[in-house]
Amino acid sequence: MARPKSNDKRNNILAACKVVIARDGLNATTADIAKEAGIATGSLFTYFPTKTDLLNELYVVLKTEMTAALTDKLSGKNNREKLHNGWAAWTDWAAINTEKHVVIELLRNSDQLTKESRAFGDAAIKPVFDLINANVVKLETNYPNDFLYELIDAISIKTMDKMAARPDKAAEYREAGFETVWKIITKG
Amino acid sequence: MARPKSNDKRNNILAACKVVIARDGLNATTADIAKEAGIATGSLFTYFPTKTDLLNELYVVLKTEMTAALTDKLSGKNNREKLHNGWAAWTDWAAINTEKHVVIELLRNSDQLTKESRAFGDAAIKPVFDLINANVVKLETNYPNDFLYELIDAISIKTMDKMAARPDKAAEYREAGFETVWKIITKG
Amino acid sequence: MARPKSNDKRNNILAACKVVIARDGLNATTADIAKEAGIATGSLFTYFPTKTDLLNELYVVLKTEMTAALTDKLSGKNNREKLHNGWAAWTDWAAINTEKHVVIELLRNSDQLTKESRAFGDAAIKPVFDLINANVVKLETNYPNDFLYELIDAISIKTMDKMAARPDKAAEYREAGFETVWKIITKG
Amino acid sequence: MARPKSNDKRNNILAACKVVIARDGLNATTADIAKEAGIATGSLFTYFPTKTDLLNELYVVLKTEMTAALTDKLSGKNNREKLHNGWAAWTDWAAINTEKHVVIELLRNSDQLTKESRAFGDAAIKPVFDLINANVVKLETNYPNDFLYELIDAISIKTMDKMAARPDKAAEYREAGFETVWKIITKG
DNA sequence: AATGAATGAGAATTCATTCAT
DNA sequence: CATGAATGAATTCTCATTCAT
Repeated sequence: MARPKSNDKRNNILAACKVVIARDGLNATTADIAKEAGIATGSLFTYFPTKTDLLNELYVVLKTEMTAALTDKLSGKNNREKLHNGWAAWTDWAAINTEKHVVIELLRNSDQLTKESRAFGDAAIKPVFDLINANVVKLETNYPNDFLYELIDAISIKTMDKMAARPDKAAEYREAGFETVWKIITKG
Repeated sequence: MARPKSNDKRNNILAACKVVIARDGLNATTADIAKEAGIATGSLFTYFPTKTDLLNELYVVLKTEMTAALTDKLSGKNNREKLHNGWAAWTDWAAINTEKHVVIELLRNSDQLTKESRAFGDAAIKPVFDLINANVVKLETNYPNDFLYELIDAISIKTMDKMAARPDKAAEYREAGFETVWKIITKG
Repeated sequence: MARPKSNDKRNNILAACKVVIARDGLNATTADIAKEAGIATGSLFTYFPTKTDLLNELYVVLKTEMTAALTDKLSGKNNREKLHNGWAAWTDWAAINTEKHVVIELLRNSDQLTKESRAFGDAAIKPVFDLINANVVKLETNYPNDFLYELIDAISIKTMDKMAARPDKAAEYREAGFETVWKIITKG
Repeated sequence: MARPKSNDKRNNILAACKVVIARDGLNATTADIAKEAGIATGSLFTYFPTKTDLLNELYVVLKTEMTAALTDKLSGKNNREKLHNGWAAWTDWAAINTEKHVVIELLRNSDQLTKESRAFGDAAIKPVFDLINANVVKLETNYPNDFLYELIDAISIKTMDKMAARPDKAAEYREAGFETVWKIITKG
């Protein structure tokens, strides 16, 4: 088998897609993405049959990576510390990977995502909450759970935005965000 | 701020723009918007020199209307009640004016808004918080204020989304959202 | 109403389409057709929503014109002369309007024609045969009628091809073709 | 004539080409043809330097096969029967080998055939007519011979089309076609 | 040879904006 | 001013052919 479809190239395209979208927005051209990836315009379609497929795959990949940043860090000597460590890992990831965070949000707010991708993105966060719920923190709240998850998600995004916008005050925003979440999930 | 005298046709176009964008997303065609407004495609451009101008104006108009829905209702027999009434008025407005709420969010997440429009939108909420801060509720928190505002904004949007998605449980989400906000701004 | 959609321009496009297809075959580009018509590439689509629509319309128009060339001439002092005059008018039209004849055949043999257009083309010839059948010649044959019509059609096309290919012998081929048809439809 | 030694792979490609063109029309992809032949897209080009070459070769091959179906059968106890047997063999071949017949016609009406292929196709039928002319039937007609050949060819195609379209009436159309031809070539 | 990924010149169509009427 | 046809650059995707493996 000559010149097998390389996973590297596939990843190059995804990375290029991320870069170009972060730069040009969702109207980024497949031609520009291909150029950024260092391949011919037609080659992009060897790896992704349509632009929409590429966009959806990118969303899933980024969302997976983002979630992974959190999952490993949910440890600490007590529940608050466990959650704090997870939160810090999560938001720091976004503050460092600004492009990825930005692109995730662009995609989420677009009409390009399929139901499946969107569900995947939502599901990606779910295990984390299950983890919190079951093992780490005893949720002391009466909110509808789905709503609580979405609120925390929204707060995390705002926190990440702020951290990215003001790297000099990143830690401050990170902690303020955490306090907010902690307040919400604990009975007071 | 705003524009000079907005005549009927301008407003027709803005209203049509809102309808079509809610239906077709931000890729809505100027031709379709004009048709919805009952005018010729070319006429649109005598009122708004570019599509971007139209979009920005629409954002400002909707954001203004949205804020107005809140401002008048900040009354009640105590601080909590005052804020609750304001909150209810605000979120109910969005739950009823789904189209407008949706379009505001689409625009906010687009790359079409100028710095000025975006600043205007952010400013629109500011007086409300000043009002809260100065007259209604004594904020008992140590957060950076700008962050607090944005968090509450984010929570309000999620609340509105939920209310619009589940009209049958609108009240429940509205109250849950309020409790969240109240928790955040009060010392606990 | 400013600059009304001109019928002249529509006809220009159809004429240009005919010219370019005769020159380049069915793969003729919409861009080339537009250029030949002296309009912008986009303007073509104001008049014909898709290339296929243009092609179908062209077929119908040409087929109509071709049939008209025959219909008026079915006169003469006896049946044979009547039919002969019709035949001559028909084949002469094709010999003179070579481009049109060629394009009709290209379209007929393409996969671009809708059932409707094809049916229209078939129907166009039908009245002529009805005319022959009812008023001009008493068909003395036992063939299935539809088959007879198609055979005559096929013979006419071959005759036209020959006449166009050898203008110097056009009359000879025209008469040979006629004798063939006459032989077929008369009892011998 | 034809090509040197055609190995199995060449023939596989030709057969696949026929199948795919019958299914997808002349816009059939070289990639699809290769897949149908069970080889890699690139391999196709080691056997046929260009798509056009493949198409031309296919035409020649099919036309040869078609002619062969007729040549052997020109026997019978008199001229009419001899020709009738040939005609039957010929049209039956097409009615059975619908795909081949269809592809021959598609190619003939395309702009892909070289002068040479077209000439070959025309020549393929010539010997048959020479045979008819010299040995089987004494043609009693004054037509230009080339024209007569083409007319009979055209009639045969129509007959084949009809037979393929209505297998239940194949025999009827076959005989009607024959009578037509017989009428044309005999003095009346 | 065989493979199938890589190439890049098109091709049809869209759409914000202009401008003749 | 209103109209809507005209414009043409831009966009996604295709496909015959090449070429690295």
